[in-house]
Amino acid sequence: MEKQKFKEFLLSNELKLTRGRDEILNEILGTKGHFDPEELFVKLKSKGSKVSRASVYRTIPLLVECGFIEKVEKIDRHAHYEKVSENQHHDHMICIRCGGVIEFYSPTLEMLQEELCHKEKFKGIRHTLEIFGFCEKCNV
Amino acid sequence: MEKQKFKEFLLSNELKLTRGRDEILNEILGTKGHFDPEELFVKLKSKGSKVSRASVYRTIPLLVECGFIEKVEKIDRHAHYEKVSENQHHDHMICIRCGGVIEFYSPTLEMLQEELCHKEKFKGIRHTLEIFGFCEKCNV
DNA sequence: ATGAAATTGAGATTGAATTGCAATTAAGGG
DNA sequence: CCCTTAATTGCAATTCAATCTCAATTTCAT
Repeated sequence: MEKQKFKEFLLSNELKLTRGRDEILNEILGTKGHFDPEELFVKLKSKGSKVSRASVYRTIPLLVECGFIEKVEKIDRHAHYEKVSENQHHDHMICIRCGGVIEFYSPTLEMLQEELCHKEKFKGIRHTLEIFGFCEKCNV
Repeated sequence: MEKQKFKEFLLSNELKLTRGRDEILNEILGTKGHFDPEELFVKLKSKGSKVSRASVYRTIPLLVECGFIEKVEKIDRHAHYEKVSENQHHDHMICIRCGGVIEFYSPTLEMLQEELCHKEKFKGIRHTLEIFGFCEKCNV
């Protein structure tokens, strides 16, 4: 279970599993799609949590490092994150008119990237591919 | 010549080619690699230009829209841009230890992306692929 | 239960980016 | 060239996401 993974991560880094961190993790696990720190903070507040904005901002990097979430394109001024889906990594097509996001996954693409890394003697860890353009509806 | 293209762009948008905009464009055209707005501002200042920071920030979006530069990954807190090379689009591998950037280009990758867009009925305009990991030197 | 160490919340602070506004400048027509 | 007008500028003030400070609190191994 995810919480176990988090616990172990915290333990091995001499960090503590506090009420706040637990609430934040739960909120993220129980949500689909993208979010930003402020959103997350407001949602937690509205559910009665007492976490502070500071703690939200402090916990997010831990969850990133731990592999639960990752940063996605900054569309507006602030950072966006999304939950790393249990099943599979994916990339994004982002409509520059309506802001809609299509998630896609291509094994061929992944393999090709690995080849490219190999060619450059680069040890790839993660990647982000974002294709900007018009979705079907918006492509007049 | 590039300046002509900029002039036409400004004209067709009822904008004026001012000394400041001209200096900014020149500075960018005469530079290789990435830059951020602050850097650009300082460099212009040091060369005797009188442009203000505000003008730098106001001009950058014009140059993006005009296709001279594009935004690249926000490594640190602020935005980074790079000149769109006359010859070819490329993607990046970014070393998470030393911050070094490898530029690469793969026609196969480009083609594959077009296929993927087609499959999703998405009209791709531009894309950004960033692979994070360790470069040869940093991969201990 | 106890104490050392990590963590928290609240508010202050940072710093990139944006904005309001009066003064300045570009550009087309005469 | 001068004039007009609309865009542009610089400056300072402002915004706002994100970070930091620090005393009070909480965690957790013992």
